[in-house]
Amino acid sequence: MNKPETRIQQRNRAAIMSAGLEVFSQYGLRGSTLDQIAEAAGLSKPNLLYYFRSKDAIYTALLEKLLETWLDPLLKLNPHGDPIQEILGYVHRKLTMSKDFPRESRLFANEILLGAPHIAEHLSKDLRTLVGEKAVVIKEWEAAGKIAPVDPYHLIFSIWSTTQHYADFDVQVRAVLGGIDPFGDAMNYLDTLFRRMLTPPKT
Amino acid sequence: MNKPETRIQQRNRAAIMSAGLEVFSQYGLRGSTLDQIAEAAGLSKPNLLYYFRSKDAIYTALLEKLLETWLDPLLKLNPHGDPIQEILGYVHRKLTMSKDFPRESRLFANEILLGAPHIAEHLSKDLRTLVGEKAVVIKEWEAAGKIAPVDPYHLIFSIWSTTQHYADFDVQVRAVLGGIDPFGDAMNYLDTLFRRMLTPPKT
DNA sequence: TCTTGATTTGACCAACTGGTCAAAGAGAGG
DNA sequence: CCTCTCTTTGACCAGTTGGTCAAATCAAGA
Repeated sequence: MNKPETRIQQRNRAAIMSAGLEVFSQYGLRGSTLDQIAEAAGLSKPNLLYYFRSKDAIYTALLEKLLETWLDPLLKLNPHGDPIQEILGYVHRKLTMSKDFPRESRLFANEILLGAPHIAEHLSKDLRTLVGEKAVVIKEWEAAGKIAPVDPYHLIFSIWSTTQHYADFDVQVRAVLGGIDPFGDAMNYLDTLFRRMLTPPKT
Repeated sequence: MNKPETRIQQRNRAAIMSAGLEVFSQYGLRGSTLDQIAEAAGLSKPNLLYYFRSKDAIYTALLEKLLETWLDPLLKLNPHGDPIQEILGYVHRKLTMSKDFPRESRLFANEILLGAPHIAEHLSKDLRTLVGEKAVVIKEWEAAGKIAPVDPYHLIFSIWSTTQHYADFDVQVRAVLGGIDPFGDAMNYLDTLFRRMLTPPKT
């Protein structure tokens, strides 16, 4: 049943996804037009709709592909590693993603901001499960005295928010800082922030 | 030149601003229609445009009014108060705003996310100046040994991001937590986070 | 009550936009 | 060279939407 994709299909689908990311992340779903995406992809509008059923289909495909990438860093949190190094490593990976994939971050943020109508299910299933599992791990680390007492859910929220801030609010950050690139200092700051938060007090 | 506003003008302008906030914060600028706003305001579409030149004018008016409210908590950071209490108080005020004014927070976030085309000037002027001043204050606190060493700019960014997260990413937070109201625990968590970050090490 | 200016609206319009479709073009295997 | 399938597109359409306008309505002072 599943016919294999031809090379030309692969190329054009990829071009559309890429163009969609570029355009949607700049103008949002409603703010973007098929013409814009078509132009960015180097295709005609009807040609777009030959590969994707609708504008919404492009957007949804983009979001779903994005979700995997987005959950991956948290998935890599290793229960058997050194607790503080693991969490700081997670912070590091997330901040690096904000630096390297700001469009993805903004697309995601926009979707959540507007009530996440396209991925509500994903959030309350996959994401919730994953975070729940990692919360248990963190609580175990705490019980073992490896990290200071902490609410694992809000710890994760604060990692998400602080790291994604540098992608999502990039304009504001740069307006405040002037021309300086924020990421170097941000990495140092966040490392310190979470290190101080998690280092267990000396008994 | 400036004719005083009649009572009816005040009432209708206020109704439009309120309706605009409700609608824009839910659907974004491009995603909202004049008809939606008119309906929410209980006015006809041409009547809206009697009070505001255009859809964009409503949006801009909303943003500008919002900016004051938004900067206010930071403005209240008192250089002569107790450093840690002042900063924790700021965190507290910001989180309370996320709880009480989530629509305002989301409207603002959406604008920044899409490149802040309407308020770029505000950001690089007023906001930049204000943050710059407060950064000096924080650095002085640090020099006086009242707080642990910290990059004041990124400290402020992290306060913004962690607190606003609970308004802007509300759907996600609630999806992860299930039904529980996040704000109580969030307050405790953030208080701990920034307290541990800022408490100077014992010499 | 009358007058004047403020307020309200039904009808309308032009631009935009998502999506359709029939027909033309390309490519690969025979 | 032919044919069959995949790919591409120009022309088109209907619904939506921001915005206009002339006419109607209302409110308050004289």
